Amino acid sequence: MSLEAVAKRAGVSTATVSRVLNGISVVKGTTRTRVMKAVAELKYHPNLHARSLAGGRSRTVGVIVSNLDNPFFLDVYRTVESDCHAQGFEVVVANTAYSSEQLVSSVRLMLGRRVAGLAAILSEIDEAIVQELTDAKIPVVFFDVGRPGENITKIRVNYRKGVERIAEYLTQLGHRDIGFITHHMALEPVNARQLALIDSLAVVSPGARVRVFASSDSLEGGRQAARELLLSGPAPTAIVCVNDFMAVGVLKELRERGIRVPEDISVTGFDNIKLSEFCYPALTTVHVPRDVIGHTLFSSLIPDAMGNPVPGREHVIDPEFMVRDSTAVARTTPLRI
Amino acid sequence: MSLEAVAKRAGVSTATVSRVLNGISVVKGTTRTRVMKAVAELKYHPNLHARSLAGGRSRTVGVIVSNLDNPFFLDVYRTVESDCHAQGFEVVVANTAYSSEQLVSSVRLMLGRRVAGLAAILSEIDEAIVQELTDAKIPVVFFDVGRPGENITKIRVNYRKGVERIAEYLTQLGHRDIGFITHHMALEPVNARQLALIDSLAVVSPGARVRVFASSDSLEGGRQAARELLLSGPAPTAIVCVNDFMAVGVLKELRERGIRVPEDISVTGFDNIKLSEFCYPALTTVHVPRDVIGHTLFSSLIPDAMGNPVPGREHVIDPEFMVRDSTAVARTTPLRI
DNA sequence: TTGAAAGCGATACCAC
DNA sequence: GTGGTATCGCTTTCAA
Repeated sequence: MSLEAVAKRAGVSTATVSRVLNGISVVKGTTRTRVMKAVAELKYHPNLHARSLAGGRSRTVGVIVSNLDNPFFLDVYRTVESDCHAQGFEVVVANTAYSSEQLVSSVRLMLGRRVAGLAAILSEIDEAIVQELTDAKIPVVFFDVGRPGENITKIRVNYRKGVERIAEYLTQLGHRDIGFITHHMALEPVNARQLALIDSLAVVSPGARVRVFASSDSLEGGRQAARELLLSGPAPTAIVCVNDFMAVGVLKELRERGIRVPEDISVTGFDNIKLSEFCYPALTTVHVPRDVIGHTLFSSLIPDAMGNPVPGREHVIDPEFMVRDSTAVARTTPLRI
Repeated sequence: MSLEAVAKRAGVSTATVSRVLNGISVVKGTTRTRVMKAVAELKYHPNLHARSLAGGRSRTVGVIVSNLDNPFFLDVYRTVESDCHAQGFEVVVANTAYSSEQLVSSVRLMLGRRVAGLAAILSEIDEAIVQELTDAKIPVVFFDVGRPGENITKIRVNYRKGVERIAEYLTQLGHRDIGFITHHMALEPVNARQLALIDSLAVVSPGARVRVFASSDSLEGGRQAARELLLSGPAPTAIVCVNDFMAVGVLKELRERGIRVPEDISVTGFDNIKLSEFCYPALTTVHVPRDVIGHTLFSSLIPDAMGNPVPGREHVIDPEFMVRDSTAVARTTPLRI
């Protein structure tokens, strides 16, 4: 069960067993074989706690995510996870469900685990936490929140650019009455999209009207927000959603009420999750490359031998506009609901 | 940073600090307060590795999942996770992507972590692994695979029952030419649904024809399998999918080819994931309660003070048939594609 | 009610 | 090349 047991069985010292197990190559071939044999026979698994306690480090990467239910976050997480495994790191995840308290306790847990690095894929953030992370002096990478620092890399998406393209496109199609469906308006990266929409519309389509409706970040939330929007007065000609996940909920609500997309109302998403292609109608959206984000997260945490991105930097990811079937020329006659 | 630092600052011994931190209530009030103060001032986080090394146990639950991308598994996982957190356990997940090698290495990792319990939410399984887990003598719970044992609980879904209901229903609607879309046919719980379909059809609809197509467990896989099915000859009047996730891919492919669901072809799913309600058309499916599964998993691992389910048992979860909009009376005229 | 000290199971430095 | 052993940070008797 323990190193010592293996050592005894192989007739060597624990130090030697440790060397073999860690691939330190000063061990003689025959000794190595003998040790390996003992390991196999005893079905020995190293105690990872002892290992990281003794070693000081921990081949474990921590990942904290706001909402694993949203396929966008899940995709990013999965990329980080697979990079970690590929490099022999374990991953421990925590889901904050957009709650600051959860975030605090997750961070403490990660720190307690002495993770080798910490990726925070979040929308919410607490200033005190940023400080605590800075003090921890382990590599940290933020996605969408925080700011770069000594040991902190920041990765963010150029939301403004993506939203501008949506605004331009809808304006071209004649939309001047727009509904914006979102969640957690107080969160910075979420709010960024809303501001960007309002700003760009003010430029390309002065006088355009935007009404905002918020609910939870879920299929159900999208549906709920759409319901409120529809109940609140004359329907807009287009609905811009803060992400694809909620947009799919919006589509459902419209369909249920016999409102045709895009003939009656155009709908746009954001993220380009796989589902946006499989829903009906396929969503016009903005592609945000989760794989690039995931790889960047990982490599800012664990720089490989090559000259990889160094902490303390900021990376900006550029999104890409994608037209599919959920947008069309604005109706000119009012929609009777 | 360490217990000792806190102890020194509070003017007590490490033993006392440890007692305070673990809520062992023999500590005098004033001492406790003094320690707490020191902890706060130093922003002390216990080193969890040292803690579980010393304590022998580990407030960590391991979860191994086949495919986190499939919302079904994700839902189960999330329930387990939230139960764990509620009881002060951490969770470490591993995704096997249906690969046996991944499974083996994940199990070893979990064992190395000395997890308090291990939940295996899998479709694949290796006999040697079952043995290793039995030997590990920690509480283990299998979902869908393995068999109960000394320290092993098994939870399974009564797939047969759910599939029978689908078969009966489709037969009532006049379907006698059926396509079955699945993934990883070799895996037991997956195969169970296929066999159940063939068996029940043989009973309720002798002479009915079933053609099977397999691809990956993903939206894309469902679409791909549907494409092959359609290309393989005259279209069936109904397509039964092994799960909702793939069914949504199937719907996409049919839509793309101008085939109407359910007028031209009926489609059924399995699981009743949230998405099955939000796709178009909403799927007729079989509800499998992920929350019940998740809670059962957790409570078989960590029995609470009450007389909870004891390891060594088997729990069977009953699914429930749900009719929505993707099924209708079978076409009587052949479909021209 | 508190302190001293013996582990827990590995790593890594220092001898041989 | 290999072995001895201090050490990591905490829990947990055993005494006081």
